Amino acid sequence: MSEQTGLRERKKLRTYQAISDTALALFAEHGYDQVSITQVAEAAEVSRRTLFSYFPTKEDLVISRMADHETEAGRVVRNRPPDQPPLAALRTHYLDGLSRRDPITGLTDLEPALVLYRVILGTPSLVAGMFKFKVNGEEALAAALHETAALPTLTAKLAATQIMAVMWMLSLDNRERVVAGTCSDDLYPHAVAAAEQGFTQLANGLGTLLTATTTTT
Amino acid sequence: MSEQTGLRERKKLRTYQAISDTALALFAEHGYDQVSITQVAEAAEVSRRTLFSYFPTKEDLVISRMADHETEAGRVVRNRPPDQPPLAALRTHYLDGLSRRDPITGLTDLEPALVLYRVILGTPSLVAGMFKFKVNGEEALAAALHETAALPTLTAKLAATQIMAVMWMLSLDNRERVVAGTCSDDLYPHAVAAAEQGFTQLANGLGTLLTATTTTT
DNA sequence: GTATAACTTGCACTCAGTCTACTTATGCAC
DNA sequence: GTGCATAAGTAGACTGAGTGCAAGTTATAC
Repeated sequence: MSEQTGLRERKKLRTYQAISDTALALFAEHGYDQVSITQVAEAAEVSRRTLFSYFPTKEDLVISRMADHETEAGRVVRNRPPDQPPLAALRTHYLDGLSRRDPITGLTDLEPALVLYRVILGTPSLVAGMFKFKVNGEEALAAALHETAALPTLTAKLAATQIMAVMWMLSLDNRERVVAGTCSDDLYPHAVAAAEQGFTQLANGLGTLLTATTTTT
Repeated sequence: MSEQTGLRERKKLRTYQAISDTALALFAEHGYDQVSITQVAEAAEVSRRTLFSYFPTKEDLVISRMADHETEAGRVVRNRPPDQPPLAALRTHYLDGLSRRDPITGLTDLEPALVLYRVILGTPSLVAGMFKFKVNGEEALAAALHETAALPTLTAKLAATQIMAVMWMLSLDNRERVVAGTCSDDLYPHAVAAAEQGFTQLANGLGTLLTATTTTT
């Protein structure tokens, strides 16, 4: 895609990577709150000011790595085969992600991803910062549902927020278990079962689980 | 409860209120980001240092006002009549809140609440800060479901996150409409309909809405 | 009425993030 | 290759949030 890039572009990319990697390594070693921006800049051999031109905030040094996937759910719904309901597409995609050990599902053994999870989960402000992605994901999904499944705006928003809540919780649960030391193959069966349960709850509702009587009226 | 409080207690409470009110007034007038802690402290006639002993962060000057209700959903579930399913209790409680114009539902005409909503909704970082309450609410609800409805931990967490997501969205929607200028009586029918829909989706699932076939397999 | 504990204050400090003016490196035209 | 426009990087001062500390002040207990 971006193949005939000049020296300038390549250098920029390398600087970006160097800063990001240096920061993550320092945070992993000493803790996010114990490392200052100045220290990261020094270790990465750029000026403080340059660092800020690549990463607008300290938080971004870490969570920018997760930003790519924020609208994934929306894309999955938009690109689904015409005969497939949105929720089925999301379910299939998620289960597929688990079997591929896609880091976005939290189920992975890749060391860099684990380091990243450890840093984030060990730092409350970073966990909070991640919610921005959840919200963006909700909006993208709501728009996709609204436009491709002919749902009224409010219905789409309610559905999207429910779906994202479940997927988020599933991934968070995986991340926590993986960070706690379980290897992905051992966790896989549980992760699949949890995902099946989550999507079934989404499709069939909580009524049956919660001693139902559907609603009271 | 705290009736025979001494002069010291009363003074403290008054100082707390004075700071909080002053801050909100300034934020409402000039914008949250345009007002510094120092200005708030001066206007409230306390030292900067004292302000921080009442409110650990600038954010808390605003969102501490919403903190009371964060575990409300958990309490509702715990205190429900023994024959009532949790979701029905939450639904009833929420609809009741709407009819009482409880500010927590977003449906209110009380000027102080409207000012608060305006400041929060007009300041991205405060909106983000509110998510902490949502998360706390989820945890409290999950615990309540786990303990009083005999749900396994993961099931309870999944259910709780869905339920909170819907209630949060309903209240947010009300807040936005009310801030946009609709008076609560005009909005009430819509808010009730939206709530009914949300709780029905929770109880019966998204399957039917999303061109179902429940799940694939 | 004094001792004590709780509350308040001023000051100096660290760190995140921004602004301005300046230097250096790259891309490109010739 | 030379030169120039422009993008990237640097230095250093500045603001504002939040903290630590040592001293001052005030309610309360005795």
